[in-house]
Amino acid sequence: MTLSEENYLKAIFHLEKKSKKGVSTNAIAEEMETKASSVTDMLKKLSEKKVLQYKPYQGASLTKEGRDYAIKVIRKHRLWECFLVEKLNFNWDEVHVVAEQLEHIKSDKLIRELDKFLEFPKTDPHGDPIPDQDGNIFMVEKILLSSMQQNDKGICVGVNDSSSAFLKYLDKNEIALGKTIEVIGKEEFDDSMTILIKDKKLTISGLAANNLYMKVC
Amino acid sequence: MTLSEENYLKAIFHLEKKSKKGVSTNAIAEEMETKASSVTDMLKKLSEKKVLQYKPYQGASLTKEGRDYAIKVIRKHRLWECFLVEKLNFNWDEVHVVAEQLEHIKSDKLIRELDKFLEFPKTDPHGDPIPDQDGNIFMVEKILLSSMQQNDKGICVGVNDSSSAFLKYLDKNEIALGKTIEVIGKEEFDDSMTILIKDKKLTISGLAANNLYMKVC
DNA sequence: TAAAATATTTAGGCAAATCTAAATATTTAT
DNA sequence: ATAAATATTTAGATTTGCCTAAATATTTTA
Repeated sequence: MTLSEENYLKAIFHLEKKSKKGVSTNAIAEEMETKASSVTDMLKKLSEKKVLQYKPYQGASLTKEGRDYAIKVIRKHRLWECFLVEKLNFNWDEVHVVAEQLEHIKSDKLIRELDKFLEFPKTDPHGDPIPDQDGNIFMVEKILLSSMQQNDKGICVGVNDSSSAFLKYLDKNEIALGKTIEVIGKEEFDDSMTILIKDKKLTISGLAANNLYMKVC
Repeated sequence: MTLSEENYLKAIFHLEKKSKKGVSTNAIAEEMETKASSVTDMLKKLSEKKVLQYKPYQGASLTKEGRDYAIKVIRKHRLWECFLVEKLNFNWDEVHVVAEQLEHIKSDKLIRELDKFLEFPKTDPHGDPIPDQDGNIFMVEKILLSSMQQNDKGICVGVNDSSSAFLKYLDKNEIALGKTIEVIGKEEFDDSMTILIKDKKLTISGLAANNLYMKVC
């Protein structure tokens, strides 16, 4: 698989999770920041390679083979993100662009040994699960902070939005994975929430609360 | 720079060390395992990018800019080789192909932090010097084992041939970097040498002796 | 349900990096 | 010094992945 083909598989994998149906040409084009006509070309190619099914005008869906391949790329991406944060002092908002390159390195031994070196991490720096060697993805039970109620308590376990802007915002407010958060109040008017984190009171916007995943406890 | 352009710069850099003169189209074609006509195309492109000088029929020579770029790629290659051997349990005959991919990852921070993480290694697993941040390459004084005389003693510091076959041969005979070797005898007839390593006597071919670098002591 | 809006595909082209075959330049050897 | 051998370049194709513009299919809406 070429670099470009791998990126298509990854994009389609992510889109399939959201929609369940076949993934539309336009959706892929948007995700890949390319044109619909380019997507059509690629879908034909990938379908010939048996990694996805494609009928004109009916979108695409990965075959088992394609899904397995996509999961391998995602596994590599997330392991490299762990490596960058834990061993090379990267901040969690810096890792994505570099991991986008590293995920395409081809070497089974490399990724097996990297996993071992990192002591088999379960999640990446954003809280997303790392697929294991066999492609199993263990999802953690998690809900959005925005769906929690007054007096609920939880542990921060992931982010929905991995943009640098949001991650830096969390850093600034000392919100990090593993931290305990208690909901003190919710404002009907604008969905903002007041929370207790490290014994400090903090008010965050509805948008922020809608991008932070929590494990209730 | 594209992946292919980076590989051309690296190849030309290595060839320039050997010949001093402008590097010929054919020499590059052989090093890159491609056709001379492809090389001509690329030389024109690289010369427009000012990383080398090229006059038809007169070969190529890197500009300062091109040389600096090549050195950066080589620095990355060798640092990744160290990482693979020291942290991920790779053998020294397995690292090259993977480092060929890793050397093209673009991130200044990545390579700076990797260097720090590895505690600023001076040489890669084959004994080749790792260029520093500023592009300085500190060459170690070294000679070929084949040029040593009876009763000379030295420390094994590098290999000339990095092929998997040769490296496995060295492993099998327990010859490794850092080991002390004493020359017991040389055979005029076929240039084979008898050496003492770890108190064991060993006879190696002239070819092998011609691919092992030693520091006299 | 037919027209309008939207989505998708097709057709034709482009740039990068490669190739083969032919043309041209340089070097070597007699 | 000239013919033969070798090296290099040019010309013309090919593949991959992308593009724009036009054609066609599907969906929405009035």
